[in-house]
Order: sequence, then structure tokens, then C-alpha cells
Amino acid sequence: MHDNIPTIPNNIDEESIPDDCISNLTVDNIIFAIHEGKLKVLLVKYNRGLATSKWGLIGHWVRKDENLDLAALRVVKSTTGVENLYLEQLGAFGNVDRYPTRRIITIVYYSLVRYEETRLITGDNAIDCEWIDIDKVPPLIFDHADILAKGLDYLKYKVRHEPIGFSLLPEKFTLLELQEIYESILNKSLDKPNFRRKFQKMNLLINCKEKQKNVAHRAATLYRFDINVYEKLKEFGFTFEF
Amino acid sequence: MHDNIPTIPNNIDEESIPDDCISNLTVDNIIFAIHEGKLKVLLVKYNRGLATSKWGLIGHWVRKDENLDLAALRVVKSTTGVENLYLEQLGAFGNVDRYPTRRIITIVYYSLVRYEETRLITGDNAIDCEWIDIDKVPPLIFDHADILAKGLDYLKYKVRHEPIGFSLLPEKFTLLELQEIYESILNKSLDKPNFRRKFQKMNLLINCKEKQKNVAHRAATLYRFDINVYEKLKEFGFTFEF
DNA sequence: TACCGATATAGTCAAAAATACTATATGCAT
DNA sequence: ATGCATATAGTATTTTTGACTATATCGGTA
Repeated sequence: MHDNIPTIPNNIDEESIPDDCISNLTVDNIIFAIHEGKLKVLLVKYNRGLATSKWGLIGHWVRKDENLDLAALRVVKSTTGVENLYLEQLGAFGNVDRYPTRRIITIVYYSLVRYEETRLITGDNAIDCEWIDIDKVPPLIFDHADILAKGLDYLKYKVRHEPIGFSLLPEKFTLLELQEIYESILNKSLDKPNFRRKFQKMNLLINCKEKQKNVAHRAATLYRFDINVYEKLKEFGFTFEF
Repeated sequence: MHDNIPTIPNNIDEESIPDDCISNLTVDNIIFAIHEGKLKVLLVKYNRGLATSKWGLIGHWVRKDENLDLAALRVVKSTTGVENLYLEQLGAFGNVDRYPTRRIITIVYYSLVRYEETRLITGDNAIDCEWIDIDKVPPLIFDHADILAKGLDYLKYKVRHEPIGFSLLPEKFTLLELQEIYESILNKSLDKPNFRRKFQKMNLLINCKEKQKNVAHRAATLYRFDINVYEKLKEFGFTFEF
């Protein structure tokens, strides 16, 4: 699995840039999700251009009449089938030598999706599209390993400073599920009673007054995220901190 | 002052893009400094292209053989004369209609400089270059007002989460000077004894064992920032929080 | 030289938050 | 009925914050 196939065609025609796209600009997406308590990133194995048979982040050329954010959104939606997601720009990567043959700038976005809501679609420029465990990432094309590393750093930072956990969970979730998000991203274990208390005191959780079903132990209460309270708190200069 | 001059030439030749630059890519810089306790941003009034006679952030075309970071650094150094600065990418702005005549992407950097170290140089593409008080910013070209707003938000966020104050102060500074940075950025007053205690407990300050001189009051101790301790703390997952 | 204005710096105390635990509750499986 | 597994409540100690008071020390000035 994840072998490097050695020879790749090395000419610009192989890039097959659509006519309606800007020729020196792409978007690339770092798409994260949590599955079975583990942090995953979505990668594709390309079937054309300089990236043929190699793994990389999910990117595409930006259309001439398309804003950057929309280009990123288009790519994420068409690959994952997800409608609701957290999407944010990570930054531009444009080192002179990042692309083998010429100068191409990529604007990188990172997004968080709910694993259960995804229906992966391998586009016709790819031969594979998979959720890869964050510590089993194969070698990646171009500067994508650097980009991913930066995205992962940012995720770790972000999870402590904004309540992004909710973007990774289904609408209704238990406090333990929420805690496991933190544990998997921060890579350390946390005290259960203290975690609940801390989170509950923030008032960002709404008790659904429902319980888990079909679990072989005491059923936990289900909660959902109160985005209205969060928006109001932000207006008053509140900053989430974990 | 800061009037809008109405008619501007509206043709691409007026952009005067150097031959060795990429034609659809610029860098723009949000340069902050503190002077007399007030937050300032560096702006220029352009003398050519679509921006003629209007104020804007300090930007330039990116050279074909130049990394993005270096392009930003080149512009900041050549405008301010500063050698040591904090420089970080804020992100890419590339909305379809951000530039009047065609699609141009700009990569925005934000930097912090020490006011006393600057020697402003008005480049030959500008007729003026000034430190502008953050709440006296004139109308700006293109989407620069949006960009500046985002940079300012980021600065406010940043000052609470990373010890950036040191990038705005001379090497040796008093605790009151440090406090005033926080007060001017966060736009509120802070308790003096509590501020000192909080900062001192972080162990990021080295006592220079020197005092202020020629002040009409008890001389304060001078401190400097301990970047080594800061780097080590970061390795262990410490996050600065104010 | 004695006081004044200004800022530095130390100290106090109560309230709030974080931390490390212990204890009890409730679901399903056997 | 018992036990395993997780939920959830509680408790006690330490840390951190926030508001405030008190004292120290500089240059300047009457």
C-alpha cells in the first residue's frame, strides 16, 4: 500500500488545466475527520499530471470567475459529499520550487467534517480517495507534507482556542465523545469529571434531554452545541480556551 | 487630508508591472508599530497605476524567482529600513472583483516593527508614506480596508495568545511599557500590580539589573525578553495566554 | 533641604478556577 | 442477582485572578 510509483510524466500538457481556470493558481484542502476515536485526513491518489500515482491533498485549479473560498468549498463538497462543514483558509504556499516544472501558488484550506456524513467520491482525476490515519500518512507530492504538518499544528492550536470539536461530531453527542476529540487531537488523556464541569460551565452545551440507546452500560445524556450562545459570547470578547 | 481624488487612469499599462514579476500576484503588508502609546499602521499614497493618489497597504508584485515570504520581507525592509521584525503570513485575498480590471491575488503579510528602529523610505511608486493612527485610517484602495480589519482582529487575538509585545518594544523595556502595549491593542486599562505579577510568573522576562535613567520619578527596572525560555516552553506544549 | 508629584513595586484578601481525587448511579450482560 | 462498564455527583486542596492598599524611590522645586 501507498507505494511510490517511480516514473511520472514530466510535461505541462499532462497537467490538463481546464480552459476556465487560472494557470498558476490552485487550492488544496486538508480535510480532517474523527473516526473510531482517531484523527483522519482525506488524501487522494492522482491519475494525471505530475502527481500521477502519488498521494496528495485534495486540490484543484481555481476557476477564473470563482472566489478562492468557493473553489475550496467546491472541491471539498464534490469529494466528500458533505454539505455542512467548517472551512477556513490556512494560507498561501508559493515557494519557487514547490512545484517541479514552474511557479504555481496554492491556497490551502483546512476543513472539518463529520465522518458519518461523508460519502467519498473519487473524482476522475484520481484513482483512489481514502481517510488516512494521521500517523500513517504516506509520502506526499510536492510540498504537501509540509502543508499537512502546518495544518496539523494549526488544528492542535485551534482545538484549544475555539470550540471546533462540534464540527467533528454528529449533532447530538455525549460528553465522552467530546472529550475523546480533545484526547485524540491533543494526544493525551483528560480527567472526566473535570472535563465535564469545565465544558458545562461555558454554557455552550444544550442538554437534549435524551439518552444514548443500546449501550452496554449506563446511557449518557446527549448534548448539542449552542451556536447562538457562542456567537453572542464572541461579540462580548469572550475567548474560548481549553 | 486623505481626500479621495476622483479620476484614476483605468488601463493595465498604468500598472507598470516589472518584467521579472508574476503578473497576477502581489504581496501586501500590514505593518504595525506602537508610538507614544498608540497603535499605528504604515500606509502609502501611491503615484501610479490604478491606485494613483490613493492610500493603501504597502504592496508590490512578486518576482518570478522569489518566495512569497521573501517578497514580503523585501517590501517591509525597503520601506521601513528595519532589519529585525516579526513577519507572518495572514493569508491570501483573491476575490474575483477585488481589483478593478482583472483577477489579481494578493498574499497578505502582517509585521510588527519597533518604531524607533524605522527610517521610512517613500519608494518611487509612492508620493507619501506615513504611520497612521489606527483609528484615523483614511479610505483605502481595493479591498485593503477589509484586509486591514482582518489584520487588526488578528493582532488583538495574537497579543493575547503569543508574547508578540516584545516585537514592538526596544530590547530593554520597563514593565509599564509592556503593559501599555497591551492597553493600546486591547483598548482597555489594566491593573498594574496584577499585570506585573502575571507576566513575571511566566519566566519570560530577564531582569537586566539596570534602571531607567533621567526620569522624573522612581526609575523602573529594565527587562528583556527571554526567547530561549519561550522556545523551550513551546516545545513542551505551553501556550501563552493573557 | 524638605516636600511634592509621579511612577515603581510589595503586599493583602476574598472570590473564582483548576486539579486530583472519591463516591455513587444506572444501564446491559450473564 | 451480580458484576462490569460508563455516567455523573461530590469534595478538598491548591492556584490563579481581581480589586485594592501601602510603601519606596526618583527628579524637581520652593
